[in-house]
Amino acid sequence: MHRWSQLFIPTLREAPADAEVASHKFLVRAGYVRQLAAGIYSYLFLGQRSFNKIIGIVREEMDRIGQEFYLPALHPRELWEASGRWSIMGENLFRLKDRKGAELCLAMTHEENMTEIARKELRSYKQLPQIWYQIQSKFRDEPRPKSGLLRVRQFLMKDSYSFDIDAAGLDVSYQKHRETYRRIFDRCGLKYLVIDAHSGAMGGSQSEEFMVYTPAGEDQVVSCANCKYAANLEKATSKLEPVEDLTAEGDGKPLEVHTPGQKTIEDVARFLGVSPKNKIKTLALMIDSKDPKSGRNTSRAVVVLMRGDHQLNEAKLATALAGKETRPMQEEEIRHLFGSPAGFLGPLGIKWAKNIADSNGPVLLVDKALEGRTNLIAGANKQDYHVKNITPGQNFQPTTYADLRAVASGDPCPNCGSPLRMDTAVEIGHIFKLGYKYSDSMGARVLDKNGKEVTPIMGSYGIGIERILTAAVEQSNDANGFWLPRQIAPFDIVVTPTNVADEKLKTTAEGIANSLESAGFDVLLDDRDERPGVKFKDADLVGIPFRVNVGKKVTEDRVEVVHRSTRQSQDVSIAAIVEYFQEVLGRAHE
RNA sequence: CGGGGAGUGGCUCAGCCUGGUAGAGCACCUGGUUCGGGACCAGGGGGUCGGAGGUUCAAAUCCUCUCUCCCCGACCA
Repeated sequence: MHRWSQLFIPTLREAPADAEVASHKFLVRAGYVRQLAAGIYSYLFLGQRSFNKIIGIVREEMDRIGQEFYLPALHPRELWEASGRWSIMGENLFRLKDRKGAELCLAMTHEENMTEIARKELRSYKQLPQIWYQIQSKFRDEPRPKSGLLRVRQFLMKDSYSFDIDAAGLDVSYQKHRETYRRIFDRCGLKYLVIDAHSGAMGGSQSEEFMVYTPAGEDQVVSCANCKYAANLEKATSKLEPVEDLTAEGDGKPLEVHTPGQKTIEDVARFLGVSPKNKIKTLALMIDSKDPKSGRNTSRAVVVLMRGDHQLNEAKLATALAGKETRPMQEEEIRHLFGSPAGFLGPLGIKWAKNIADSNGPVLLVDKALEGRTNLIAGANKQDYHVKNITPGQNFQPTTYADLRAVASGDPCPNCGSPLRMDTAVEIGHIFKLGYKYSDSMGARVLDKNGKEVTPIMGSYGIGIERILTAAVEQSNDANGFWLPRQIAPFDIVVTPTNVADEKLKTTAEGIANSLESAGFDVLLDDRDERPGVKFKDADLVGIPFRVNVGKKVTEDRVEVVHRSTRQSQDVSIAAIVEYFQEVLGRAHE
């Protein structure tokens, strides 16, 4: 039996000064974790016990669809060169050298490692499909670790990888994961939602994230209360209300108008008596890159056109630019390209690249909301002048149209038109169809039925173990501490004799703890020689869902059961205590 | 990396402006009284004031450099 007096559960009366979010404060105060350095944490007894329960659930569910591996965290450079990620990952990848000077890295995910195994070992379609998973530490040199365990540099991830002969097979593997993830998060007692996501730096097509609403989160989730639509802001769209175009003025050709000192969209719209919806917003950006051969830095201009009242979403922009990062143009660069100061920029008179791959000329990305619009107003590339009668595709040729617009809260849902809402959330899992990115670049091939060599198609799926605990704490806490769902709590029940100096209370509490334990519950006996107030406060703090107070009422053969989540208590006869918990814990999660 | 803040016993913080004995509460140890919501009394232990250099008779305090941590922005489980 676990006796509190013998355990190391260093609870703190006050939260560390540098803890900001609830889960961070409470996990430290409750003695679950201690910080070692920025984004690096030690897990103590209670924390590890909770993680073990979470891992147990993950493993049990994953074993139903896949096979558990355990791969190294230390990888040779060559492995990452093979996929091209040695250079792509930049500073996020921890790198080191061994005694011989050979370069290594600490793995941030295991696509390369898994694909390497597949490449060497898989020969035939008969061996497919395969789903391989592991639960293991990942290392990422985050530019900014934060929020306790929410964003760290070393963390546990359940990562799995599927190999299929074709896209239909990948669909099956993907759906299996989707269902497994639902079971895992359900069993962990989390309230979560599944949303359409942006694939990020991993590449690939379809992708969904499992999110838990919390103000501590870092993601913006757009959702519709009416229908089931939910998406990451980076991916979300909304229905566009029809906009009335202006009628052509004069002969219908581009017409310069004098707009002295009118620089912002609002100023110009007001000055000309039109809506910002009829204006083109011109954003001037640059992509900086290093030429791998010469080592020289080169820059390429990217100009983005948005409807005047719309905002650019940078993740969508990055997708349109195949992941390349942009920065705002500097004053001289703007003058160089447009021949005009900022405030009067527009698309006319510049020879734009014909397509993204075309390196002749700057790129002109035009948001889809401008496609098909007519007689818009843009800057004239001339101080104090704007131009009317501009129609995209007619007066200028975009390099390409793309969805670049950020959805705003209140925009109409793309499915049903109801107002969309936006919430912050934390990502606890992510599943995506990788496609051929790794299998192709690393040369994994199998023979199909016809004896023809084909490239297996992959999927990749992750769960952040720590984030399950963190999300649970964020979801369920009050001024005194937090409570976990029984399935992931370090203990099911804490038995608290109010005074261990009283023999009767002490032995009764031990008896109760013993019988609960024999009945299969995970029990912690608070046998410390502390005043009741101290024990109650600690019990409320550490996340255990139920408490049995063994106090004065033992003379009436009764004890008090306290439900941490509701703070409600009720008297239960000592003889019936096991039955009571069998009944309560047999039901749904508390 | 840009911007903001903070480093003083285990924890939370005061002291710094205006240099001169390192302090409080909590925690810890001993003894006693107490015992249903973080008790009380008495005694006690514990600090290179993040580090280095400088100014000064004298530096936690002033100056320079540096390290670390937290928060706000671009990435992700």
